[in-house]
Amino acid sequence: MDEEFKLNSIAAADLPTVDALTGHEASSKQRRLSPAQRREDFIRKATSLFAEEGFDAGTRELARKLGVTQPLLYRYFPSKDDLIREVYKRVYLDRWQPEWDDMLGDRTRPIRERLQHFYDAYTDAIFNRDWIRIYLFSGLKGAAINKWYVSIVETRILTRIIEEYRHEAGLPAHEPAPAELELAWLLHGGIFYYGVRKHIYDSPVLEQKNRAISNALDVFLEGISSVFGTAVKTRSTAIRKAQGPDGQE
Amino acid sequence: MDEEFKLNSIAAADLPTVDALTGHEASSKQRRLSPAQRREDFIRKATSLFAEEGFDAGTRELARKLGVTQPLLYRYFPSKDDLIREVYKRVYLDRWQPEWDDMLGDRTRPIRERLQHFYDAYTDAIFNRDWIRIYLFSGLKGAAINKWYVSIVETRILTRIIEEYRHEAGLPAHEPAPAELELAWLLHGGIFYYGVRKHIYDSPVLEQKNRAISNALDVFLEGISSVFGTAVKTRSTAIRKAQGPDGQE
DNA sequence: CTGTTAATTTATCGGTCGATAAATTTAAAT
DNA sequence: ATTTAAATTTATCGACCGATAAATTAACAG
Repeated sequence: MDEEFKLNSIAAADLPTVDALTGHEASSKQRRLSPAQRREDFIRKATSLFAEEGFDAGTRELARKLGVTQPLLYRYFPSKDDLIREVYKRVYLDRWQPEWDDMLGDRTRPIRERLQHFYDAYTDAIFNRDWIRIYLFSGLKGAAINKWYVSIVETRILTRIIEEYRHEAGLPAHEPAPAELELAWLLHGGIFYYGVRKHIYDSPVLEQKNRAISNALDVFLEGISSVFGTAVKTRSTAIRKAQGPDGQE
Repeated sequence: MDEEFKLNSIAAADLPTVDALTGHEASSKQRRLSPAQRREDFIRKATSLFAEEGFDAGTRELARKLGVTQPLLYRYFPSKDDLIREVYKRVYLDRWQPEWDDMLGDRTRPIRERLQHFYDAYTDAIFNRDWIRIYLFSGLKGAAINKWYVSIVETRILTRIIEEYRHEAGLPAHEPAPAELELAWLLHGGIFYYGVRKHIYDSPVLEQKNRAISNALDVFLEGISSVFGTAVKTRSTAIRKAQGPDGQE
């Protein structure tokens, strides 16, 4: 637990491109790659391999997928654990968009709109097989970076949501109470579970992700407003009644 | 995928007790056990071992935890996969309480009360380290029984919740629409995620589980009632306002 | 006490794992 | 064309894996 993590330490756009740095061209018959490119390939393929089979997947299978031999891995990473750590960083750190922080706190827009915008973007970033499966595998392994990320979600997203809700509802500002945070976790976990069902259970989910989020936000905001005793404007009731919660009637 | 599963095929109470069947006593110095008892020990210890380390945990470590040698396992199970299948059955099948089905459908009680009662009991049964972790490990592995269980949750719990809600709200009865099911998944997943945070992420959660569920149900029922356009009686607003959502003010 | 059954252990096999060292081959520099 | 540096492969090690066969030993019946 003596490790330090930092969101977006390396932006995805800063990663070496396919034919970067040493002037290599993207020829498919190329036998030798630049160190940066080979390293990148290892990390990328390792991410998808570990996402499918877990971190116990073999280094020989990884090499086979790259069309190289297994010992080559050890010219780029001192050990398999070091490779895993690189995969962690790629998954956990490089997908967070700095603008999300501002997005949730932008009080010039109603909170309903901010939440929809944020969760649309956030789930676009994390609802894919690699991300969700690596996330759960690393959680089950007890990886430090997983616990760190959970705390980031709580402080950067959930605390924010409660604070912004209280502000828009005209409630006095204060550090969110544990039960309030727990309600934010209910929303967040409920939305997250959509991704779990889709990518872990391979179960059919409501096709229109945006609608699922929209309905979730309606229920959440209407629900807490009556629990907290103060209403917050959501979508107009007239529109909602007209199209119904599933947009099918 | 040609397997058939059946809930509660063997009730937990029917499992052989420590000193059952062959008249063995629970002496701690006992070297040889009855086959039924030894088999039971293997399954039990395998459940907790696999829950901690995943199904790649070694058979030698399992034997060591039981104080026996590794080849003994193969007198009781033809292969490690057969042992894993037994663990699956124990976790997935034997914890479902038949009365839960009736509980949700008992129209002599208000739905708020039924839901609270059900989720209190259901989470008592599944919110423990072994269950949740085996559940996720098997899901990540793509086990057939996991997909089967997800479909059971949808038909026996979520469909029921929507149907019962619509009935109590005076809405016309019909097969729940996909978006309605998705809202039930939001509630269910949100509650489930409480267990994930506690047992997978080892993250602190609101201590009083019942309060977390109660608040979740308040938000859900109030929320969908305004989304669906019809109110359903939850806890009295006076009480809610008096104690607040966290019971701390 | 003796004999028999079966629960358990000892010994071991072939395969795979992560990792290291040395030989080889490619690509660029001269 | 020759040299040189390094990307890659070949060969291999010791540890661990699931599984099998044979030897051992504990428990019970007579």
